[in-house]
Amino acid sequence: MIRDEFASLVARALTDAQAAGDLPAFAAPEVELQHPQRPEHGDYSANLPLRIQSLVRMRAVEIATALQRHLPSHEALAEARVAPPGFLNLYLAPGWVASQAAAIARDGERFATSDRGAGARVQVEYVSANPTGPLHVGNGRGAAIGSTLANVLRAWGYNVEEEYYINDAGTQVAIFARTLYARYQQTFGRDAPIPENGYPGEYVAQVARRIRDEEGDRYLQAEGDEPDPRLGERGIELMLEEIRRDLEAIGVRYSNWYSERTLQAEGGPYHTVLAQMRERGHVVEREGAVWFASSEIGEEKDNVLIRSDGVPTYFATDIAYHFDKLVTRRFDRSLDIWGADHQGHVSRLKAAMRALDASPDGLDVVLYQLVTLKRGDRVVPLSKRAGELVTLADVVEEVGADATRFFFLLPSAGAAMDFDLDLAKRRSEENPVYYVQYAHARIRGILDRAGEAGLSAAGADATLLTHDAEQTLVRRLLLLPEVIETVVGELAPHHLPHYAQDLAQAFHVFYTQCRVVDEQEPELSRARLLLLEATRVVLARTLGLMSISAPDRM
RNA sequence: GCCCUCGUAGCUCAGUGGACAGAGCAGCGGACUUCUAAUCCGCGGGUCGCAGGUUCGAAUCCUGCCGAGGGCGCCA
Repeated sequence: MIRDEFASLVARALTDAQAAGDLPAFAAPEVELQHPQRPEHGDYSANLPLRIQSLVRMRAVEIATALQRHLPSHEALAEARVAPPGFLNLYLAPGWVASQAAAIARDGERFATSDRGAGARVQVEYVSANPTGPLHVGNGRGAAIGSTLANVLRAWGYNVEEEYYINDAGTQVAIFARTLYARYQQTFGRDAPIPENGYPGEYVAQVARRIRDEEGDRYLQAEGDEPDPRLGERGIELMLEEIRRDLEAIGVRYSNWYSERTLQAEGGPYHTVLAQMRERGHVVEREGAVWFASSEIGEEKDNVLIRSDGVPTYFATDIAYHFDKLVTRRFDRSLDIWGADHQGHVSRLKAAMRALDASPDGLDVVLYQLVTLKRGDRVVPLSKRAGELVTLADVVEEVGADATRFFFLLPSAGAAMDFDLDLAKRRSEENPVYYVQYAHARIRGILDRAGEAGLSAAGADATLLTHDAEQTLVRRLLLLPEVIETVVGELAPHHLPHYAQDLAQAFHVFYTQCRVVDEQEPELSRARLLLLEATRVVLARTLGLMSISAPDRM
């Protein structure tokens, strides 16, 4: 991308200036270019002179001038100017900018793809909510972040798999099964109370009714007997069916659903890992429980692996799960998207990977802060255990899948977010996502109109794109690769919806100022149609990376 | 008590070592005989939580304090 090419120009200017004796020899830091806020400061700006002025013992302006003198020429570079207190500002050549409209239109769907990932195998695991209830709003945020990162990594040449880890073992599942059995008995008129700590939500009763309707009383035991374990399993299946459907409704599809139970199978990862940890001396027994002696390898505390009742903890199975990813299944990277309530889990899981020599550097965790759902001023409780709850499906139904995803992606993962349903609903027509989608629909409309007028971009002369609005738009298009690189590097998908809005704005301004279909000016029309095609491609790609639709009309 | 994250315009949020701090929404005022007005143009709005420090330069880094959320050996 052009930023990298310009950066290497500056780096070469530096070494050339040193060779010529205009600058003293020293080990220079890597050249980083930024976009100045003000257009008069150019398209790219090098602050290298300011950063090295104390090393070189020259004034930054003098360093910048030396760099300017040795800067190699480049077809995309119009000029370089020295600006106080010591910036070297680079200006794109308008002719080159215009030519990029043709290049982008030609690249089409391949624009802003890269092979930098070099086929490295990355597994992105996200949502992975307990199958003991419907997905809530917080899960939706994880889904939007995880699936978008997966899309972006794929575009950057990584070999990506998306996985949902099913917590179908352990305490919560057992409680769910007991609750379900109580509800199931109630459908047959028995006075079966919901167990203490059980799930009070109405949805469990709905599952119970469905099972009764479809399978009758086959799971009914004699009064007072233990529930049939198959009932709980059936309930989990039905919950997973619902979860899968809710996720598909916002464009999320997994390559793999991984069951926690299979981890614990005879000879499975759980037993392998526990044996290895014992062998390596990382396990101690105390107070009837089995512990990971993590305090001996730099953690604050030891952590329980097997509870005194013999049941493995979530932590223990999660170690096995990640060992399975990184060692057995040989993923180069395991990228986990977790809610901030799992924050304390990160460092001890990495410690466990270290203890097992299981490439802890391959484990990345993106933590997203929790979502507060609001209706106006009223905070809506999200707890799965509260009786009343607003599910992800409810939100999607109210706001729509595209707007839901866009809203979830907008704030950075590290910032807690308020999701005001009333606001999202009331302003649905002024939603930023519609602003972006409308740009795409408008382009389609113009392309249709051009077709009717017998005009196309074939044989267009891109150099006619000299209008300010045209130049600004192409410059905006050229940013997508930089945005993607940032998203990949920082694992921060929120840059995409912000870019999408900037891009849409540049288009809407162009639309207002520049007439495209004009039979009096067929040459200019052709050039502008080319620009439209390039813009359409980039808009569609940006939306596609967020799994948001790019409509042809609105 | 300790640890993590956050605190930027009335609201929701970008910006995390550069040049005069930005967007959307909300408010006010304009623009449709012209490819979709779900649009565009203009105006007002900020002690960047507070106080120190580092730096040529701090919303950004460091320290302390205040506030919000989350976490802290047998929930997941």
